[in-house]
Amino acid sequence: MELPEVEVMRRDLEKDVVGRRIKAVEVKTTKNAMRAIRRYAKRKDFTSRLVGTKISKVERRGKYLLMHLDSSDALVVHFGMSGQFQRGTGRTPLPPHTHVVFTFQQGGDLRFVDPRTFGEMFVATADELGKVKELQHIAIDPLDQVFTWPTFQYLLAQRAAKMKAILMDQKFISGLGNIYSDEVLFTAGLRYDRLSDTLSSQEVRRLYRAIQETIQEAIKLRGTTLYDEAYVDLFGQPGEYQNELKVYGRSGLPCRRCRTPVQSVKISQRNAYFCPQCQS
DNA sequence: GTTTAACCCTGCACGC
DNA sequence: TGCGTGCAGGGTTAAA
Repeated sequence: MELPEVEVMRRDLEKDVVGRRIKAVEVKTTKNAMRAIRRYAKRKDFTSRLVGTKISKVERRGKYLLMHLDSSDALVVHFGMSGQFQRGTGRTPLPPHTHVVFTFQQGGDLRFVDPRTFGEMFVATADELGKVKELQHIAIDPLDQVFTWPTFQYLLAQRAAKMKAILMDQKFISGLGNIYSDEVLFTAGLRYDRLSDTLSSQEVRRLYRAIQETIQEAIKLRGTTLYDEAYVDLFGQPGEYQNELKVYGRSGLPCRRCRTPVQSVKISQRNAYFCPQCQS
């Protein structure tokens, strides 16, 4: 799950669970459920800080979600590759790989489901949030007002890394992952292996605009759902941005702009998709 | 400083 | 049909 999907989830939670009070928290006893709350040796240390609190606000930092509670604690969530929140009722059966269930006093529940168990959640006091190591390194957010193109140009010039890697680096810019970094680079007309300190002002502006447009459009279309059982929203509905993808996952298929077959290369253990004609 | 490989998991598509 | 292999939206760490 990348920035657009986390942001769609944040907005859904803001509408649907803010104001609800947590009546009970159940952490399953499986090994994988314990992985989800891995920093708690005792499940009770996790649940006791949540039971009885009301969710007051939902914030996003990069790919992290912060659910603020009226106890002045916050539940910090990272979805990893396959984590998701699902709304349910006592009647709806729990999906496979449900690790944690939050039951609300007003009825209904919230499930944390994560087959590949790379997701994680923990509780921190609101004051501590700036010191938590997972959140400390999170770089500038593309939706933040302080993300301007001159700032971006300055940051790019400080580094000499391949564009694909630097866009995915959460310490450099937060929220982009494997899908959106490829889409952004295609839209900007830049190859994955261009070095960050070789971009002209014009290229930086193109890249800046591509990031903004891609992220905004993906949020508007409620994220990218690549295949069945991939990302779905809080209510189980798929997104639609997969229909807009220009290069990601399109290896061998004609470029939507120039018909040249899209290529893919392995770079740092991930696939990068690009059009050899449109990107340079 | 930057890049690579290995690792953490499960599920699925694919080739034999 | 069954089985092994590789790959998947993330991130950390150590080592080159």
